[in-house]
Amino acid sequence: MAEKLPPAFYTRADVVQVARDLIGKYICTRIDGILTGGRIVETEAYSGENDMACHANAGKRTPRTEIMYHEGGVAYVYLIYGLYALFNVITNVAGKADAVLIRAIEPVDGIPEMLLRRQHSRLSPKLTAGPGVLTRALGIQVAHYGTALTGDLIWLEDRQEMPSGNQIIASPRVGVAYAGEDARHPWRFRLQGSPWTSPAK
DNA sequence: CTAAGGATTAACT
DNA sequence: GTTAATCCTTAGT
Repeated sequence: MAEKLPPAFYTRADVVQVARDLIGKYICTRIDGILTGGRIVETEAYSGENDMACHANAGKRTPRTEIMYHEGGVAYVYLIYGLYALFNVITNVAGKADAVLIRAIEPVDGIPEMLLRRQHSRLSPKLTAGPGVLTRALGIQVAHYGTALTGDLIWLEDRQEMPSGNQIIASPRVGVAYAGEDARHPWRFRLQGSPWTSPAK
């Protein structure tokens, strides 16, 4: 039932399509030997060098963005505001700096461990709704920068149980007002009606 | 070498 | 609804 997404899923040229396809897929980690995971309900696409909101815009190549030029199927994890690790999936072929940011998941596997990591006592959307908190629940850290998503530490799965009747909503991305024209692209995708999406409006 | 600022969150009022 | 926390990356000197 549950199959890891193959390399060909990530190497496709249309990052916006990949971001849309990731809604309803599962992200899992086995960190410290403990399986945790959930269903992806919110993503954003960042489209390489021509996207002002992308870290690698205008071909910017730095130690941090270097992994974005890798062939699709590896993790780009970076720290924001000195506090939170944000997890991105690198897509497209080598040399194209496309990425999909995972913004929210619905907790499914290893919920007790995720509650522990987040210091929550009860299951609620706050556990994994938001790009900086879902990584904490899953145990993803900046040290996982560059991890191959075909391995056994962090991976994505298709459980072929995308709920029918749920639509995917496209809207402008969050927190990228500085990106000018590019801020208007409807490259944020959410599962309609899901209580597990991020609080950002 | 130094300084400014960020793809956010949690704890407030 | 508002605001402080917090530190790495980047760009400029």
